[in-house]
Amino acid sequence: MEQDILQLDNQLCFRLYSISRKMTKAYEPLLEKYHLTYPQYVTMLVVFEHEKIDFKELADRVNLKTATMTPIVQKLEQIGYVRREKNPEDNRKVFVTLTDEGKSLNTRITDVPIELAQRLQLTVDKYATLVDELDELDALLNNVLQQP
Amino acid sequence: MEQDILQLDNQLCFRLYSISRKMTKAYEPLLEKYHLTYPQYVTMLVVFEHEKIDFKELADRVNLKTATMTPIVQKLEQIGYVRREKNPEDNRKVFVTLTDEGKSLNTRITDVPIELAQRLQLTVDKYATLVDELDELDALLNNVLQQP
DNA sequence: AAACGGTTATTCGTGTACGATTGAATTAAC
DNA sequence: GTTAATTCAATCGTACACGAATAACCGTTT
Repeated sequence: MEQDILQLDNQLCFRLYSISRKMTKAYEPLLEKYHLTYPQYVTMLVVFEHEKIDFKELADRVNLKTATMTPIVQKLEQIGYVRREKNPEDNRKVFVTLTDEGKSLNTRITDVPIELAQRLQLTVDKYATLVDELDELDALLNNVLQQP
Repeated sequence: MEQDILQLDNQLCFRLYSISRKMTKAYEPLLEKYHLTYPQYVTMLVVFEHEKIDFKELADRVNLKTATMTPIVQKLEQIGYVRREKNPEDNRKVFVTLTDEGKSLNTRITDVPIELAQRLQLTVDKYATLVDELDELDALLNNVLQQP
């Protein structure tokens, strides 16, 4: 009886852990032609929304530590989608901006979420429900993570 | 209009990506006293269910490639929770079994999911709903991943 | 029995992911 | 106006995560 709570099949966390990786894997073939990984793709989505964004703010938005974001942005710069420039008003800070190549990507890459939605065959209704439920879970998790 | 589908806030995948990591982080302080990481914890949950399990079957059950599972099981062996032994009937295969220390862990570690549920404050109803919906999404994802 | 095709666990290379530390730069305190 | 505390991005060490390659092994076919 008591052991049931240790059954893998009963674990919400494992579903999230597993599904998250499957989702990343589902994006992989679609992102291939843009030479992007999923974390790099998500980072680009945030850069698209800003045109010029603080490196720190970018990391916060993607919920990654700067230690993780540093190599991601460096790779995106190497590919040619973004530029890193020092903030003249505060030499500790770094701006991230789109290159022309990055702006071009912005218009072209819309096919990725469209194609994935097509493949996933999730109804608009279920999609919305899941988003809402996950947002509630996210709020609860933020409470848990607040206190040590 | 068309750009809305690139908005991070509209992405189901990003919620899963982000929440999955937060969930792992929420487990961290609870697993600390057992010297386990979250992937190691999940692996132990499967070993608990079997007493003796094929290495390959273990990796499949946790949805990890053997290349990922190898160092995880090696670490668990080093800690002292499991033993790796060759299958005498097939020298390519490896069995994973619980040590006495591992069996002791099985009875003690039930406090982890209990304490997390306590902290999360998710109602039984919402928990069940989320599990069902995630299982549906999982099935759809399996279809997507089947075809290249 | 030698060769072949398939399976298995490991190794390797690349890319996250993060805590801790570092070094540079800004701000606050006195 | 120097010291102290804080902030920032990068670096380091550890731990996943996986594709590809590898080496050992198995069953089968010739």
